[in-house]
Formats: sequence, structure tokens, C-alpha cells
Amino acid sequence: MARYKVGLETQGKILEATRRLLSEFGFEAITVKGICAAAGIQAGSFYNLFPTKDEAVLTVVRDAISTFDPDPDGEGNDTVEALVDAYTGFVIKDPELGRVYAHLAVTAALTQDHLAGRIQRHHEQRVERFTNAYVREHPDVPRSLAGDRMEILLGALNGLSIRWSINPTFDISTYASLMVDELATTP
Amino acid sequence: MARYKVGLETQGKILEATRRLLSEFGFEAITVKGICAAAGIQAGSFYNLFPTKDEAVLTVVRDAISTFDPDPDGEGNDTVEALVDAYTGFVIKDPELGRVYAHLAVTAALTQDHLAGRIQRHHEQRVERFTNAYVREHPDVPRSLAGDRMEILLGALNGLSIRWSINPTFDISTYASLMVDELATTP
DNA sequence: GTCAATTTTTAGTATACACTCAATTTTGTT
DNA sequence: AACAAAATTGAGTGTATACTAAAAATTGAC
Repeated sequence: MARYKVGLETQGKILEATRRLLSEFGFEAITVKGICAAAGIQAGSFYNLFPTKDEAVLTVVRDAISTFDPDPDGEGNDTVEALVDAYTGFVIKDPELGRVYAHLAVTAALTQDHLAGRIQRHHEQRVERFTNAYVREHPDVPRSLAGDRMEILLGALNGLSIRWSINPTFDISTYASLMVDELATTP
Repeated sequence: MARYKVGLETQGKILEATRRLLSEFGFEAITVKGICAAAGIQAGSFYNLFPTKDEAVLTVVRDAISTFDPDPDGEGNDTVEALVDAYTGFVIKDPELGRVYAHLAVTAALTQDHLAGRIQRHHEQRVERFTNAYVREHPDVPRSLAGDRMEILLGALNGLSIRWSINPTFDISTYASLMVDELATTP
């Protein structure tokens, strides 16, 4: 929506401020007022560039996640292990943002609002991607079963990442690998 | 705080209304106004019996969970499997309430408010109890390791229950059992 | 340099919410 | 029946929030 250079700069300021506030204080604490203050702009300017607060938050979270994408060009050569590493890497790199994601994933299951739909779609795409990788590695496993298993894996990863964000000594990577092994060998 | 019969009755009405609203609309949708309307009372009456909204919600969730307690008298004879069954039973019996619990468990990791502290304490007690059962069944495993494993199990259970509440065809019981087996056999 | 499109500011609106309080009514003990 | 404790009412407070709109300033294509 920004077409002039200043508009793009302001957009950048807003995203950076949102990212900083999310990383520091989490999802519940974020307000448009706070974002504007941190970005050094006024509310009207925010709404000239973003339709809603959620849009700014989602943009930040999406960008942060894609930073860890093992196959950003969609060449179809990522592995389940690499995808799991990407997930844990994201959570470990920026714990508070990981919490924000987990929080969004949970509330997506709870509420019916617009944000929930967006997050749910993201989750489904993620399952799809994990499933593709799994089927590639285990061609003998029927796709529907593979999909179920990846649902478990992702559900458990979400739970573990929440646990990890409470107690960072919790060895999420190792346990995530353990789960992957288990799902690879179960008949 | 209720000392007269009518007060106890009103307390019951409030809890029932809260339970009904939570089961139907979830945590995010609940308001004091809504509870009062459903209970057929006024706000002042609510606050005569409950100090905060959260207190009513917590009471309902706590009661619902304790219904499934395999060892309500604390005799120390419950097993990990029975505890897992209790968890999944609770979630399956009342999905929306299960979601509410998962939601509270997640936000407990996110926020610092009073409610968060209460839920976190509940989680810790739960881990303690799972750990006790696990150590009873696997006396050779050191307690700290057992505790870690139960943290994983509970974290994953939370994640799975969220997943299940999105898609009830998801076989949470079976997968929960699988996880228990895995945690029993890992060196 | 002009001028329309874009951006920014300023000053709001609308609303939803948890919670309070003084006055009134009801309860149960004596 | 008296009366204090408890319960209830109903109107209200305070506050925080996302979001808006009109006017002013800035940008950049021509």
C-alpha cells in the first residue's frame, strides 16, 4: 500500500517496532499506541499502511519464521529433520517470538476471528510441507497416515516449544529428534 | 464467602452458567456480564461471591479436571497411563473446556498476571504427580530425568489436545499412548 | 513548477470491559 | 418480632482499546 519512498520507510519502522515489542513483551502486551510510539509515528499513519494491528503482527511472525526455511524456493528437497530444526531454531533464536507463534497457534484453535483463519491456514501449509517431506523419506507409508503423523509431530512441537519457553534448559531439540525417530519407526 | 443458603445457590448458578458459557463459547468469549445474564443475577451479586472473573473460571476448570482424577484421595497408586487417560478423557469429554485449559496453560507461559501464576502452579503439581507415578513404575530412572520426561509428555499432550480440538477425528488417545511407550523405553 | 496522489498529524469516536457502591431486601438467629 | 449479617439490585465509574476522519504537509511524475 505504500507507494512513495517515505511510506516504505514508515512501513519498515512500524515492522521493526512491532518486532522489537513482540520480542520484548509478547503478544498480549502489544498495542497500536505502543507500536506507534516506538516507531515515532502517529496512529493515523499506521492505519494508512496497515489495515489492522493483526496484520502487522502476522507480517512480523511470518517473516521471522521464513528466515529459518530450509527450502525457501520450494524445490521440494527439504527433510522432516530439517523442518523440525527450522522450527526449533526459530523458537530458540527468539523465544518470545516463539511464544507469540505458539500463542497464535493455540488461539487459532479457540477463536473464529480473521487472525485465527490466517494462522490456521499457515498451520495447514506447514503440515502439508512436513507430510511431503515425510512421504519422500518413507514412500511405503500411505499419505493419509503420514499426514496424521505430521499432525502429531507439529502438535507436540507446539506443546514442547511452549514448555521450552517457560524453562529454556529444557532440551527441545533432542526431544524433537526423539519424536521424529519414533514416528519414523512406528509401523 | 457464601454463608446463607441463597448465597450458596447463587454461587451454584454462577458456576453452572460459567461452565455452560465456557463449554459453548470458550475462554475468550466469556464476560462477567454474560455470566450474570446466564445466571439470572446482577453484577454486584457476582462480586459478592467471587473476587474476580478469573476465580470463577478457574474454579470451573479445576472442578472439571478433578472429575477425571484417577486417584482423588492422593493414595499414590495412580499410573502414568491412568493419568494420561484422565487427561485425554477430560479433553474428549468436553472439548471446549479442554481448549480453555490448553489456552490457559499457554498464556500462563506468556503473561505474568495472577491467573498465570495459578495455572503454572497447577501445571507444576501435575508434573510432580506424573513424575511420582513414573518413578514408581521405573525405579531405575533417576528422578530428575523422570521429571524431564514428564515435562515432555505433558507439553506434547497439551499440543496434541489443541490439535484434537481442531479436528476431533484426530486419535489423541492412541498417540498419547504411543508417547508413553516411547518415554518408557528410551534409555 | 504544478498538481494530484500519497503520507502525516491531530484530535478525536465508539465501545467493551472488569469492577464498585450505596441503597434495599432477604435471611436466619435469638 | 427484632435485628444484624448477608445478599441483591441497578446504576454507574474508570479505563483501555482499536480504529477513524478531516485537514495539513509532503512527494514525485510530468
